[in-house]
Amino acid sequence: MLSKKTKYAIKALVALGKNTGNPPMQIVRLAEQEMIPRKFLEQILLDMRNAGYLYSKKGAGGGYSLNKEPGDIYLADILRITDGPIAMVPCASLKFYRKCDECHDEVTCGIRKTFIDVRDATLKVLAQTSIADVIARETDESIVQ
Amino acid sequence: MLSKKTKYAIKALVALGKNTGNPPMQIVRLAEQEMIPRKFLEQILLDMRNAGYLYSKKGAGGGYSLNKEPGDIYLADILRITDGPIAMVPCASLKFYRKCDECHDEVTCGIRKTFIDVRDATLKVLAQTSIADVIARETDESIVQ
DNA sequence: AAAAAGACTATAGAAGTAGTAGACTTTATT
DNA sequence: AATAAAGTCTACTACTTCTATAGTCTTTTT
Repeated sequence: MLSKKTKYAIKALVALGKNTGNPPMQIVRLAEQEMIPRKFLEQILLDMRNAGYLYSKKGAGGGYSLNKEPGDIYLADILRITDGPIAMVPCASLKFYRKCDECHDEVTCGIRKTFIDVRDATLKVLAQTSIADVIARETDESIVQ
Repeated sequence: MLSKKTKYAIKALVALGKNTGNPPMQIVRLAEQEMIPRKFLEQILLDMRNAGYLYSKKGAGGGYSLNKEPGDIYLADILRITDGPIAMVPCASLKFYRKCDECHDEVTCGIRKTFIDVRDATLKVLAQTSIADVIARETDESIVQ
């Protein structure tokens, strides 16, 4: 299951994507609009910012805006920041590889091979779906990526 | 991430699948062979048994064996018993559907639509991969499902 | 009757998730 | 220069879930 953190992150990015062209959005407004606990959202936005996805401005009239095109922000990358690995077993992870505790021989492990397939199938969607796509799908029923 | 419970369950089913034709396997032996904590394994096997996947026999000479063909036990079903939903968001789950707390309008939710795609991609693998497939892949590098 | 197994329930400890608090820094406005 | 409006950063707490363990009971074989 996705953590709330990740879901909140996606919702925030979507909201900021829709806000493109307007003045930056304050955390408080974002939190209210998306029904996300304010202080929790703060942390999430910070993470996104430090990862280069958001631009922030302090002081009066400040707030958050996207630092990239919505079409260049992919869900797979967001998930990795907030939830870590996308694979269901550490030994099948591309970016967070770790040996499984109980694994005898990774090379011949049938479980691993299967979950590499799962990872690939998952990534085929997540690494190709951008915030722009998510926004598009909100209104348009017909969009197929 | 898969829970250890699920990983242990798959490993146990694989081991029992390989044991087909031989006398039933005792929990203790299984636990030692697969490096799974004994009492934890007990619970897992019980779950699998109650779900109809295993046959158990008490008393001397008893133990566990598969109650179905290894080719008829699919990973998706095992995961659902041990970890619950396969989808990454409750509102995208086939078998464990639940409304998302923060969701305004599920019908037009772009996040939901995307994660339904992810679910379908994941299931395409997990609902077609059986314990027999996992066993086959352990030894044979060339098997492509 | 004894021993060998599984069945079942309860509980404890560890880890991860969600959320909160508060003090600090930067920037704009007056 | 002072004030207010924002974001920054770190620490902490509460809660939940996961992992594992313990113990008692039941069934079956010898």
